Amino acid sequence: MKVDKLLDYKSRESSAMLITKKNQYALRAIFDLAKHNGKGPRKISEIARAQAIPAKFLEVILNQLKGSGMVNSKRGFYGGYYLIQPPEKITVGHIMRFLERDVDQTDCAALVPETQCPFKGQCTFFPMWKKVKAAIFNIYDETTIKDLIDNEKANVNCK
Amino acid sequence: MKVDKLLDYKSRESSAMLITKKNQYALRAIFDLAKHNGKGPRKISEIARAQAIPAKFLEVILNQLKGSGMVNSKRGFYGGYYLIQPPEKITVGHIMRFLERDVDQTDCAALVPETQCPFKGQCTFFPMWKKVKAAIFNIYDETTIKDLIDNEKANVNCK
DNA sequence: GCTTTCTTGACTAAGAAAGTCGACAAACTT
DNA sequence: AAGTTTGTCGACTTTCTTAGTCAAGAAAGC
Repeated sequence: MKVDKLLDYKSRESSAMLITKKNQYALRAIFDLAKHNGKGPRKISEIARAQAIPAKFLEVILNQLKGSGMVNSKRGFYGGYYLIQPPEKITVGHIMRFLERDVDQTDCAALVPETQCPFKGQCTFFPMWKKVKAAIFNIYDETTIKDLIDNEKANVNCK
Repeated sequence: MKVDKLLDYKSRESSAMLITKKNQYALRAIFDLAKHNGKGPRKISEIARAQAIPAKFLEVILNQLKGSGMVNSKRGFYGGYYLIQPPEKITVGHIMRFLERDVDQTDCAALVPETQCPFKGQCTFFPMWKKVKAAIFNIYDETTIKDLIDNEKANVNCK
């Protein structure tokens, strides 16, 4: 690693991201589909442009989202993606849970499986991590995609 | 990247860590110092053993924590680290804020500075990220190191 | 002066996240 | 039927962060 890279690292310091870019893209993609709900399939390229997502990366993400039962797709000229659930029935929690479905619920904050933790069953911090996770999903679960659209329309969306 | 590595990556899926290992180590280190508070300096090697932290990595972390005003150190035979604030005055929030001090408060969930966001000032999700962060720090701020020690003693610490 | 401990900066390694490529398959158009 | 447009899928590459290590040096105490 170069020296300037190191300095960069040091100046940033470690800090936990709430959500990965990939998951953010997934959220935005579904949000975008919801905004165009009922108008027929929406092309990957359109979503990519509207939501500032690299198109090829979005392909991967949308394809994966098909497994969630929230979206479907159609090929060909008038093809694209579309929602198969109403926006008021889809919560951020549904999406996040689907994207994190392989993470064991007993994993701690650092994603260490309980069985591999050096403090098996006696981790002092575990109860706090549990509370934090619950607080996060409390918000995710009460936020529907429709809410997000409504907020955007009301322009109360930032700050 | 090898194929089996890829499969491993795919099977995990992306999921946001609540906290990095480094920050967890920092938390554990201060927790450990608090448990031995008033008994003179505690050596890095002791903390490392007790808290299952790589000693050399812990050096880096503790050294950094000196900047927080919570700990101090002494060299030589009877040297080591010690708290300079009472455990009931130190909250998890203090520690986390110090460790993330360089992260701009206007950064969003993906740590994108607002000025670099493609949806400057109009990000639909920003209010939600703010709520989530607030919820997290609500818990961090109400948890003191003394609380954690008390919980451990009461053995109500896990599950 | 010798030992023990922290100090400091540089270095390396491993892994995950982000993004890309290219051949292919379905759907529609004409 | 031929050609175009779109999604499909697996493999690949790049970039970055996190995690961890090394070694020479400086204070403290014996």
